[in-house]
Amino acid sequence: AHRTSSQEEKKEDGVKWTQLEHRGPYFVPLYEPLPDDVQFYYDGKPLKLSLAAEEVATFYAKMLDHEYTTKEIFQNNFFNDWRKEMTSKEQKIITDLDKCDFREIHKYFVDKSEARKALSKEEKQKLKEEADKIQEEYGYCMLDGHREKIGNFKTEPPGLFRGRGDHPKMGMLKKRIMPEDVIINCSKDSKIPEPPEGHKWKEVRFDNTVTWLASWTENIQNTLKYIMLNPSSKLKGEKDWQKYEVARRLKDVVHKIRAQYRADWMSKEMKKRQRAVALYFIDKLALRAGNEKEEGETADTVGCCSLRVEHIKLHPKLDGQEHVVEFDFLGKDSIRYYNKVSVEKPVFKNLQLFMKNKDPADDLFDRLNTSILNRHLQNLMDGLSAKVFRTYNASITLQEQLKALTNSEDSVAGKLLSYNRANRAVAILCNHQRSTPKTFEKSMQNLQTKIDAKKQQVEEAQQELKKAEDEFEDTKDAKAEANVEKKKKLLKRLEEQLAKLNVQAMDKEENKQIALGTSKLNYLDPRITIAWCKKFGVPIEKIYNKTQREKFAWAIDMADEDFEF
DNA sequence: CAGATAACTTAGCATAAGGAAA
DNA sequence: TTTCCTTATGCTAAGTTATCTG
Repeated sequence: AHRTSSQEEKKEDGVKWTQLEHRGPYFVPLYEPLPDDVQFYYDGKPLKLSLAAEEVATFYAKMLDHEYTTKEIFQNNFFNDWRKEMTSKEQKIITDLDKCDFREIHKYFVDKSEARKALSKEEKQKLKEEADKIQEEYGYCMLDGHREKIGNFKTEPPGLFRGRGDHPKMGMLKKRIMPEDVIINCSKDSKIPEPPEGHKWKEVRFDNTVTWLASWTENIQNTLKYIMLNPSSKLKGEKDWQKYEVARRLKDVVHKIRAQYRADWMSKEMKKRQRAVALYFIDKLALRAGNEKEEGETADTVGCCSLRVEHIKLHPKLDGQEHVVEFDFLGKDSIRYYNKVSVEKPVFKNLQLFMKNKDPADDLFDRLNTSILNRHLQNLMDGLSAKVFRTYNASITLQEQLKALTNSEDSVAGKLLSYNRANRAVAILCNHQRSTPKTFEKSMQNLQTKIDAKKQQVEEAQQELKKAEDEFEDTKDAKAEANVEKKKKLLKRLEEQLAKLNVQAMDKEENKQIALGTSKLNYLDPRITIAWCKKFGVPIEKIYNKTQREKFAWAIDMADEDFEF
């Protein structure tokens, strides 16, 4: 039972808190100059750099063994920004990146990180305590009478920007955040955080209609960054709950909406047809909305509304299927979406129409954008937007798959495999991929070795059982009979262990390039999982680790085994 | 209504931590 | 105890959406 203090009674619309107190961001340590014996070389000769130029040089030096330092865009962006940090004398000398030798600096940092790993237990313990102290001091805030964990309480350190995929800004200098860049948000009557000695905040404001504690503008894309609460906080938890409640409301009207967009496929208005086909993709394939992006500012990625003609191919017939659309484009984080889908005939016909007389680089839905689409969705249901379809389809798929795959007779290990498979179906739907882990082959091999060894043991146990049975046949004495029972038990245990290992191997293989975490954390209503755990006697800890249990505390409190999404 | 912006969620990867094996 | 491997956590980029502005 929760006590409700006066501070957290229902707030006015848009008001997120009544009291907020915190220490402000923790600023990452200032740059420490290199020791004198670690040198930078230009054109083969040692060159002592100014402090600012040296700091930026170390950013590059640290990345030397990454592939992206070999890319021309990265090098050019870096060199441009680096030169801005140089003294005019340095600018005159250092004109060619190819003549720069950072290897000694690189080695210095490699050695340093080795040395850190090799620290004694006591020294590591001491470092841990220092980190814990910072966490304790800066990592929490008071919000409406509750002590809440902050998500990211440290400023981001300076360095070289690494975008994902083919990013035009890769290698640019990401500048150090100073207190003078930071806006503090807290309550008026709280203890206002002190800026570091000798510094001032950019601004202190008291805005209770937003949830962030501090913000600054980042210099690469000129966008805002925020310090916000951890997912375990009440504020975030309630928002998460709301999100799933909106998705559940979609469940009630989705049939109507589907009927509507099917009808709109035949509309006289091109705009409506495009909207209806896009919505079909969003619903059926769980595509993202797809905002327009400024060219040259980001990697070239698309979502549904921003698809271009070049991203799809139409096949009237393919592999025995009709009306096949072949999708091939880069989505969020430059993750490739590749899929061949048989679509309903009117969709196919419409796509042919949308593509007529267009160049490959033209927009497929030239009369549509996310704001038109979302305005339409908002009219269909309060709170509905494109992303709700992803949440809805992900959660409903989990529920259906769990129903279809779980066998109550199975062992816990078997049930977990079913759960992972249901989770995997969702991850595939949402196209949540990962690169094959570097250690994948090796760890698969290790597992195979274990399986082989277990098989051997099973065989031996079978032979021993046979022997024991033969002996009992001969002697018919009680001792021999007991021995048979013993061997049977042993064999059974070993067979179970073998089965478990096989299940593990299967799960691992199927999961090679699929990331389950994102859907688990962001798309699957946790109450579905909790209900399933309760129904089939699977401990919740087998599915959710500590952090996840904290994030989903609201659901663990709430859901019983009868919960239906 | 287009375009910009603020606020917030979602995303994969790198690294740290922790637990098992040697 | 040390080493090895897996899992958890931290990090911050990259999306979505509502709202504001002219």
